Amino acid sequence: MSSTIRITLPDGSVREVPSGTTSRQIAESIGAGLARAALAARVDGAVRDLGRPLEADASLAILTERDPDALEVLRHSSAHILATAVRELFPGAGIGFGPPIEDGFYYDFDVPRPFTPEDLELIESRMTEVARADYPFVREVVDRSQANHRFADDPLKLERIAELGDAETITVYTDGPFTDLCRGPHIPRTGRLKHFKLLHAAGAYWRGDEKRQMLQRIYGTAWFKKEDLDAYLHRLEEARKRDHRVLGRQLDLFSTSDVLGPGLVLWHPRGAVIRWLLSRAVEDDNVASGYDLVYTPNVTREELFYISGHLPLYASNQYPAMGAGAGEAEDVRYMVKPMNCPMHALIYQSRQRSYRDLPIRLSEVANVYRNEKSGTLHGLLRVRGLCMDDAHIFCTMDQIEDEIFLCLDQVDRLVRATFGFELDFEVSTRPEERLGSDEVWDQAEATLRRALERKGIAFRNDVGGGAFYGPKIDIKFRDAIGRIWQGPTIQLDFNLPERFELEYTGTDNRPHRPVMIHRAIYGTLERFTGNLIEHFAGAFPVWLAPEQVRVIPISDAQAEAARGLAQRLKAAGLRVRVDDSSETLNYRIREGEVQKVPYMAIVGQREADSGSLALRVRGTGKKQEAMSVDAFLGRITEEVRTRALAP
RNA sequence: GCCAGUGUAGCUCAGUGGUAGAGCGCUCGCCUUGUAAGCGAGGGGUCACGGGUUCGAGCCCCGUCACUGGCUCCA
Repeated sequence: MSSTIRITLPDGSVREVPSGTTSRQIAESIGAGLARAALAARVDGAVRDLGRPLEADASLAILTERDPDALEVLRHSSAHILATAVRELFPGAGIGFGPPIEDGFYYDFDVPRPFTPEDLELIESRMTEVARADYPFVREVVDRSQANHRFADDPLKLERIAELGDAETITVYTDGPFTDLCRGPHIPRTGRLKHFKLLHAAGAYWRGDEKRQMLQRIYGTAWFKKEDLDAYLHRLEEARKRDHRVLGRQLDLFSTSDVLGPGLVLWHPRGAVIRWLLSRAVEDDNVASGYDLVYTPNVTREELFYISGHLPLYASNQYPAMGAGAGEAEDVRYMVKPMNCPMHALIYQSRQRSYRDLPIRLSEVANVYRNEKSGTLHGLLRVRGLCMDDAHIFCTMDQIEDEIFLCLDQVDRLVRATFGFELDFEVSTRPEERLGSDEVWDQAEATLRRALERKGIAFRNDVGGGAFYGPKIDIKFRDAIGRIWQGPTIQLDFNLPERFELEYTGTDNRPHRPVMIHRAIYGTLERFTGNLIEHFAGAFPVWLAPEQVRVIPISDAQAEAARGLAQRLKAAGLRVRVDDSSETLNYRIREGEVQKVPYMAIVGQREADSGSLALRVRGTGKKQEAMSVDAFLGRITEEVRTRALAP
């Protein structure tokens, strides 16, 4: 019974202890300080409660605040403490799930009415009391009937219990008055939770299924140190300041209008410049990369979307069909396009193709319209009228790898190198329901991976995450404050060539079916611009800045010289404005800073006399340099040419 | 689409049933400026829209629309 087991500690030392010794006891034997700091244990790589007995040889690490896994445990326990408080304040509340999430935790409750902000304050202070009470988290193993009995009044928990396999150990955790079905692990006592805040409440479907009942979710955040909590709240504040919807108005980039309709964007001159430069950048790169440019109509007969298979499946995402013009048959109806691929397929189909023609790369920066659910719309990031930098590559199976490689090159140039985004790659593989043989999928997935490996790119697998018509590479990018956005997508498609019966003549003089690759580098110009606004906090690099230089004469006496300078800069292709308004110099400089203009060229009498300018660089405070116009032109045109990130 | 919240001047927001307010912006005047807000005056609102309750509604009730935060979906 009391056999001896060997526990290996992180420093490599081995302790021989009786079987059944807990991690906590080992922590205590190492030192009182460690025992006090201990929050959980990592046993053979798995995070466990400190109180769990060790029953076999194992490697053991005692987790303290310094370990990221411990933070996750703290947040999970915070969710329980939240539920403890809610159950006390709202005794009948049903309980759903309460997991840790990035930066915090949430818990879903089934309550008769939604939580109000006042409720959250009340719940938060009750949580503080629960934490102060310093209840231990007690783990119990129960059998199925005990579990059913204990959660007899919690239908949501019963549903979860029923799903647990017979082989699974069912455990419950109790902290003070509250017991929850939970796999754990948890912190030793509620008192370890000190720095947390409830953030907001929102509706959430049970099991994330929109057909099921809606629960009320409370989100919170928890940290070990007050500084960390404060830093996190500060980060939220920073993110709010970068909100592209706010900056879009302040910088006069774009607007929306109730009269115009939701999800539709008005690009103002200053925003349109950015969009135009982006679309030019990708078109230039497309042409240089061997793509052909094409243009296709905004409306088509709806039949096209039946051929492509989008109808009737995606009808809810498309705007309804409209009748034809006068004099045409009434049953011929037209639709605004939600995507370009069917039309690019028609271009492919418009003549006979030989293997010698492949790959055919068709690209188009085009507006499409999608009738997105109203609740999903969000600034520029989720709209109904959007402009894709779309392209479709038609090629043979053998050519896929090189084509993917080419796409990855473009992503690297246009997204990573140009904007300094960190990229994260994910290969989505075959789903349950799919088109095409396993051999084709094997080959396609392997090809995607090979292209990534050839480029030396690390990637993750999203097993089963591919579309029914082919695997894809999803590329996410991380912005200046660490947020992650969905970026470029490279999608293989075996379906559309089938539906459009696309063919090429092979070396064997027989017809073959090409593969189609859908790819977008920026995705949509709306979303990408929104991302850029937030990434740069509105302070765009010179090449993208709507206004690159603001010329400010110190007084009216230099207005003429200022206009002359502006003319010279404009002649060099720069976007320049003169601010000769009757405001004070300080006021006008402040305006320039607030508008995030990268350069201000101040012209006083000294500069006017010598034909120079005093340069103020955005964000650098009082530091300024006097320089000749030529020197400035050299500097700024070089920055534009190289798409420099600074200033 | 679902749940909740919000909707007052161009913007940010006060306004708890009794004559619609502030700051900034805007217009005009004064000031003529050396690196992040000079001074003064003025204009500006069917209080999202529609209905109801009330002697009386920005405020209370119902509906619609839009936005916000989530859920679901997604570029």
